[in-house]
Amino acid sequence: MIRVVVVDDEQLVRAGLRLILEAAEDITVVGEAADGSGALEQAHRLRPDVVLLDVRMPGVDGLTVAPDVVAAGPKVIMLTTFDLDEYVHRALRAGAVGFLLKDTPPRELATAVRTVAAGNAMLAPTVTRRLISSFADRGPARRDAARQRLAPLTARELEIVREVARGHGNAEIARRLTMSEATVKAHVSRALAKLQAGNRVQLAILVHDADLL
Amino acid sequence: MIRVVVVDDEQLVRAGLRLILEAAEDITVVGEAADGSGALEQAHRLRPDVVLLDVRMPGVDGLTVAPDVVAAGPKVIMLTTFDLDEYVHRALRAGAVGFLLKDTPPRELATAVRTVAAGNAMLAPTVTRRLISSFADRGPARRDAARQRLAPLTARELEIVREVARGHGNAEIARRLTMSEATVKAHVSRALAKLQAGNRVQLAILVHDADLL
DNA sequence: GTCCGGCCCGGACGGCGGGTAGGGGTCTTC
DNA sequence: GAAGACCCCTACCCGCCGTCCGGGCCGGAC
Repeated sequence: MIRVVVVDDEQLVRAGLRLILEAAEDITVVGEAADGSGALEQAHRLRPDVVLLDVRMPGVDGLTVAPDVVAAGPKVIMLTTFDLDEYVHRALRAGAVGFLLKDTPPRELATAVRTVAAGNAMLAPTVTRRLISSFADRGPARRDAARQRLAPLTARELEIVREVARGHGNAEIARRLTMSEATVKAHVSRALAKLQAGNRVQLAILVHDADLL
Repeated sequence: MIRVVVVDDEQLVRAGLRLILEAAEDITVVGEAADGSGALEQAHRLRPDVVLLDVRMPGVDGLTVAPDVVAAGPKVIMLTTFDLDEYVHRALRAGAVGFLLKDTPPRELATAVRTVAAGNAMLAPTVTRRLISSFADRGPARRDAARQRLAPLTARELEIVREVARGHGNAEIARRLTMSEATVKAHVSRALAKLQAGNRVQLAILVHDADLL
């Protein structure tokens, strides 16, 4: 049996959600709250498996308490009317594993509760769409390209270039790797030639794009 | 009526998918293919709304043709047995808007087809979960922090620091912005002081983290 | 063995990068 | 309207960066 707490400032909405969820035989609503602080208290006291958390509420809103609720143990599904980018970002960073709009069909709501209870995630289709595009944009496209450009470097060279990308000077790198500063310069110079870069800054950019730190 | 093409190397799977989808009154399967090249041909000839594309197939596999199929117009849903990270990455980068596992319940499959046909996206719960965590990890956490650190800079200083982050030297920056090299140095120096950075490399890293180009 | 090639190391020189000081412009503040 | 603060620009000095050159080391080819 999946134990759920429902949080929304409107009693009518809470009642509706309760009806929908209780209709599923494997789900039971063990508590309700009307604002963020109530949600946190219930999460600690009742130890539910899932918390349905409304975004906009008077007092402490849902996005604000979301990190604390997550820390208390239960999986969190955010519930809102509008899928604003900022809402989604904050919710996901807070550790929410669900983000649904209030026009979600009842059946899907129960499915979402089961999904997150099982350790997986469920998002509204529009949210998923934008998450994908943001992933495809800043995704591993540049990363792989950068790694491929860094391929011709020797192990030692790469090691030094990584130090460069940390913003360290040649003298400092020499100390860290216990070698002469002249040697560091030579390695950097070789790397610059191999990568057809003019600056050590460009080396740093490459390493950064390649996600090496 | 949503027009769908089903692509899988096993005829039995194709038949099963067709049965499932045709059971929905608003969906019709207009074509089938057994490999990637067939999928591409059908996509061009039949102009379907959605293509269900298996990942592993003899000959041209699904991930390889996915970009071309997407370019041909239809929405692409990838279908696979295992949700390997590499599969998901390549599929999303290729422009797929769906990624489902073959153990998806029939009802969800029809839902997914409708969802992507409407311009949204649908992923298997396990895929969604990892997409979220990768988003939360490398998400706007550092980005916002970096922007906050860059806040004290004046407009001109930021402009110059961005040039620095592109790997340009002071002389080149001076040419681009039509000012003296000495001026560029002064601005860089101010920026270094304000941001408590020692190197121009560290400036570049900050700008890069802040996603400013 | 000997030659060859790649990698790691080091030294000496020219040029770029960064620090300091100061002048001119505009907008607030009293 | 004068003082002050802020931003933008410029000029000079020094240290760091990058290049060129060369030497020691290890592996494979013949």
